[in-house]
Amino acid sequence: MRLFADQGSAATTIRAVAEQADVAPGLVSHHFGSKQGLRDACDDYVLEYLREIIAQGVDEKGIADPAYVERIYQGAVDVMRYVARALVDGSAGAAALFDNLVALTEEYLADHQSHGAASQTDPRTQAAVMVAMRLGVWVLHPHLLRAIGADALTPQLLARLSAAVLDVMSQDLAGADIVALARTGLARYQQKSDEKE
Amino acid sequence: MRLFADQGSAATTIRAVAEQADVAPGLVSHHFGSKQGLRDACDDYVLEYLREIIAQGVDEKGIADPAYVERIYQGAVDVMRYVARALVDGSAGAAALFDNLVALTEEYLADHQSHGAASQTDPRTQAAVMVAMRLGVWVLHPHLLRAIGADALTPQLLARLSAAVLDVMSQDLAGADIVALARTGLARYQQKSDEKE
DNA sequence: GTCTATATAATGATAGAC
DNA sequence: GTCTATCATTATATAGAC
Repeated sequence: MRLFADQGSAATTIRAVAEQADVAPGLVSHHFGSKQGLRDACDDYVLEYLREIIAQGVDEKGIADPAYVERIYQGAVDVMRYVARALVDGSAGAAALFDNLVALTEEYLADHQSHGAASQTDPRTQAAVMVAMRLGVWVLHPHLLRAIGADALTPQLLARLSAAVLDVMSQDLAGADIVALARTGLARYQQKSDEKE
Repeated sequence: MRLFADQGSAATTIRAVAEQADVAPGLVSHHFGSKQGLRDACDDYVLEYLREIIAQGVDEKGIADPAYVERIYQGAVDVMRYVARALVDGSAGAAALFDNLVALTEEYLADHQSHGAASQTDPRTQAAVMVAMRLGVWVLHPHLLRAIGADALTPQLLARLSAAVLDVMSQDLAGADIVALARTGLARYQQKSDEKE
């Protein structure tokens, strides 16, 4: 999982995996059948792990419990890094997880659309963008760490990043002039685009 | 660029590139010296292209101009898909671009920190997370498209996604109970974490 | 289960003709 | 510049011994 997460599927050789595990390369192929079989095994492990985590999270009790948070932040790092890379490399399991998160988010938004300004974007798109933005932090975490001068994804740092993500998603930039300008440009473009049809 | 963006660097063969370009495989190696040389050439092209776009954007005039928006949304798709994948695969140019965007964002936040609730996160981290979240949408765009049932990144769809991103970044979720719960859990964990030291 | 050894295929890069 | 042909390397996967 760590090798797949770091280098991607194509760049990770069975030899490297065998070396990490201190076994002969042939054994890896024999045990998992093929390289794809190894990927599938990783996918299965990760998806089952996250299924539990998410199930514990959506009942909305565990999320405010520091023990739950600590367990996630200490145990889920390798898992999330694998998922992030699997999403990029393309895996059926990771794609299913993405869709699942979008569905959960859309459901949540539908139940709680009272707060904030009403968006003009349809709920599904909004949910999908939110999921992509949150997972994007995981996918790009090497750059994130470099940019802030950190060298490892410690639980403490992870907590700080999570807080920053919440900040971005709840910070009211509506009054920021550059956001207003961007909105204006978008609206004009879309209007112009509609007129052409 | 399209092959690198779709399959990543490791999975893209010189033979495939040659086939796309309707030339012999040997010519590609000969012309670019090596596969890495080809990547570098793509990086150079893309970075120069984006340097212009960004320069036009930061003077904050073009961003509200529909012509500028249209030019970006029609011409920058291939470029952004390449950059997104290069960030994941690891390229010096893409990393430099990321850092550059973080610096620009941090600068902007410093000049406009009046609006919204004051964040407890330091400006650099906040800027880095914002950049990662925005670029994350590009990196994960295949999943985004699938989740909303679209099959191509048309300029119109791109505009809709951009609007959704702005929505997420300016929507006030502070009152949402799950965000409040998450904040509580984070704060408790961080407090507990500090006590241990 | 685990190893060594090997078959087979594909890749990056090069050489030489045109 | 461009091609064909090929080399050397490296990968996955398999076979057979222990």
